[in-house]
Amino acid sequence: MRRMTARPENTHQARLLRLLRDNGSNSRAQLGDLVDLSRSKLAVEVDRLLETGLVVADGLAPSRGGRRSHNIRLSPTLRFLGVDIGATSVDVAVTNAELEVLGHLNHPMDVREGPVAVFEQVLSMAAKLNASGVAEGFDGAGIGVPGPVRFPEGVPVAPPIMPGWDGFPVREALSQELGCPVMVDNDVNLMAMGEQHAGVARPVGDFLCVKIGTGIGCGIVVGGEVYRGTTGSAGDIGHIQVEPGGRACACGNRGCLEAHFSGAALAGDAEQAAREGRSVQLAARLETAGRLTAEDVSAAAAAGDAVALELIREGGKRLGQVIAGLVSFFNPGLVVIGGGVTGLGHTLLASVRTQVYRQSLPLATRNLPIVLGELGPAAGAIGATRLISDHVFSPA
Amino acid sequence: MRRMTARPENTHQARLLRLLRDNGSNSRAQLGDLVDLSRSKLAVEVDRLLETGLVVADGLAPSRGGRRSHNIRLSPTLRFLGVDIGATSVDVAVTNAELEVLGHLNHPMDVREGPVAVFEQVLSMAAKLNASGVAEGFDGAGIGVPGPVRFPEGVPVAPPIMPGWDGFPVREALSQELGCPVMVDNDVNLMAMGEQHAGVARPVGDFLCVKIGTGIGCGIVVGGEVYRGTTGSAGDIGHIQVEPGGRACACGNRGCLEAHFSGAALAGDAEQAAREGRSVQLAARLETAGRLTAEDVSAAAAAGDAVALELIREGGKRLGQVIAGLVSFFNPGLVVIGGGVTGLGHTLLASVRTQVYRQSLPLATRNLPIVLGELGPAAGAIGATRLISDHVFSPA
DNA sequence: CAGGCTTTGTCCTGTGTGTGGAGAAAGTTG
DNA sequence: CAACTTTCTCCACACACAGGACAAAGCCTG
Repeated sequence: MRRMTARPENTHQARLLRLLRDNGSNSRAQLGDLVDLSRSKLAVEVDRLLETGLVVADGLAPSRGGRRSHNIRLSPTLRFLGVDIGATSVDVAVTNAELEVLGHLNHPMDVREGPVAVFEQVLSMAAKLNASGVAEGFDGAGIGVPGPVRFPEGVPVAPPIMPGWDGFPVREALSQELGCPVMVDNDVNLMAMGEQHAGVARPVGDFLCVKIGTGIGCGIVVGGEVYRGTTGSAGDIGHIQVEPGGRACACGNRGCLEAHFSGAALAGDAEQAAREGRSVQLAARLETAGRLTAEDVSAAAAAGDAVALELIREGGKRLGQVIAGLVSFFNPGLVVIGGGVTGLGHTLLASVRTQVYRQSLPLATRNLPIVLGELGPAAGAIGATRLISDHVFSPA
Repeated sequence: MRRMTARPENTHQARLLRLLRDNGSNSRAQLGDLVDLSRSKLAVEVDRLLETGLVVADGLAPSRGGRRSHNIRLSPTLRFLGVDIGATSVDVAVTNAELEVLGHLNHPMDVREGPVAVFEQVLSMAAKLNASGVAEGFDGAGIGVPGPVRFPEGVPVAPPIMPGWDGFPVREALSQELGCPVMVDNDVNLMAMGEQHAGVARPVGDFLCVKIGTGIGCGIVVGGEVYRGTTGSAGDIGHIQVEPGGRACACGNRGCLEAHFSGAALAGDAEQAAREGRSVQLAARLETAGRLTAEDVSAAAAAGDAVALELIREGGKRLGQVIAGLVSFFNPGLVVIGGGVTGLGHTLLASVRTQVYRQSLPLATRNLPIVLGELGPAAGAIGATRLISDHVFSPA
């Protein structure tokens, strides 16, 4: 289902489209207040946007003491697709042009099955959303993958947990299939963009977004823009050393953060505690499920299990050690913690905070909020639509 | 000595001025190739710059196969002052508009004597340079201080090693005294700008510049721009933990990088080794000088002293641990190591490299040069002139 | 509800920016 | 010296944008 979505002709139009995306329906007069253009110029650009069909009239605004202004909004038929490929599941969301989620699907899937199988799954989920009536084709799609990406080309590069994807032309392939523009990024960066657009990070220019899932990654936002590094691997903090000579890590080193704390490490620690009989609760869960996950630990902690709580606290301390270093180095205005293990919630958060506030520079922690992400599992997919909308709403 | 230096009227002129600064004398035709403006427009802007006196005619360029072009260069009378206030000494340099150093002075001085005393020293050094004939007043001055700075206002904020400077209006005061525009920044950031302008970092957009002096700091450059963080303390890596439960640090924590490796820590370790009779060389130096410095260790190492070498190697390993983490996180295109202890040179460098290449992500270290700074002790002062020239060569 | 005031939207003109061509000036090459 | 190239200046034209005039639409007051 190919669409010919118009693109803005100049930066003014791009600016207007983004304002409408972020603020929803808006009167022409209000837009004038926001963009610092003469009324004549503004009228011309708005008229051109109306011609392209990207925006539509939307009734009259309430009077501000005189003649009522015409409302303008982004075309209600625009649709963006957001895809978040995790290590063990795929999230797909459809939004309108204001990035409001109209439909959302989640499907468990191992990314190691490779790009072809995953793409098939993604396309069938997109088709399902289309069939359910929330969309008829897409004006753009963003997709996140759990590994480094050569951003301009939209190609994964040397991804450790998804070796089959190395060099696969994700952007081009998906663009072919969907018949719309596609942008690809690291899943952690997309989570950061999600929280920036619709979550806790809205007003902050420089922040870090730590995602704890199977592995651990960190989105870096500088001056409102995602920073990706020289080879696209920026934010890969899972293998920073927290304990010289510590646990052996899959990467070959010792004492990596991920070896001591991550979804996988936590589950492993819990299983060991269960087998050693240190926790009745965890043992019971292990009995029924055969293996434990981070969610089990989270649930046990919520039920008051002391060992589970201690595991989370200990993990938070490790994570806090690393974040403390990053805070000293980067001096962010906010640290967001999210990802699948957000269920660990406030126990983890408290532990991280303690460690960071104790260990980082006072000047860097003064007024530094450390908070949980607001968007939950949809953050990545929302961020993906934000990414592609930034692209579609920029001059061709 | 007040000067009324003209400022460019628009971004084109600013662009031209910076090109002339970075490339030296240039023909009008060549400029046309560089800026992507029509010849007519370019001629207009160049003529205006000639009128202001910021640039002057500079003879004829060699023919490129036809009529010879007129050369243009920045006014040879422009002078920038670069000041680098270290913990224990002050560097002052005078440059022309192309940031070539025309005069350079260094004076030992403890920054803790406070802003008034230091300013007096700086002004007398500037006067001396004036008197020596290299300058008659300045068109701008940049100044670096060893602590965090609220950059827009040019005011040190909560600087640990120079408490008397907290809130002192450095920018305003110096601007008053010198009668020219002044910009203030952290000394480490200036070193990064220096290496970027005239040193090893010239072609790199994203890099880190680690400065080892009394303390340890790190300049962060993102997309060619210095990143200063939310409160101006970005890059303050001296108190990142390298050894949980390690040495007590002046900051109150344990195991900080600075406690294990820095100019001061190195000197302390050396003194201890000397007193314990582990090194004849160091003991001899201690005997004559009464105390040891990082330079002593450096000299002893150069003379083949095994203990001194081991101290440097051990320090490089600690430093390498931290840099490895930062490389994984930031994925820079280059790491520069500089500062007073560059005398430790290749021994230190080798040790850092080993640690980083072993511990960081392969993707981040692939093609990652780790090199010594090229500019030596003048890097900060040169960076300071670069800072102020960026300011003076931007639209008023 | 009439009249005055405010806000909004449109039209039009003036200004400044910037492009590109014509052609003169200055050099090179054979 | 002729033919060709490059540089520089001048000029006409296109375009972007601001801001004023004016009409349309609405509010408020007496």
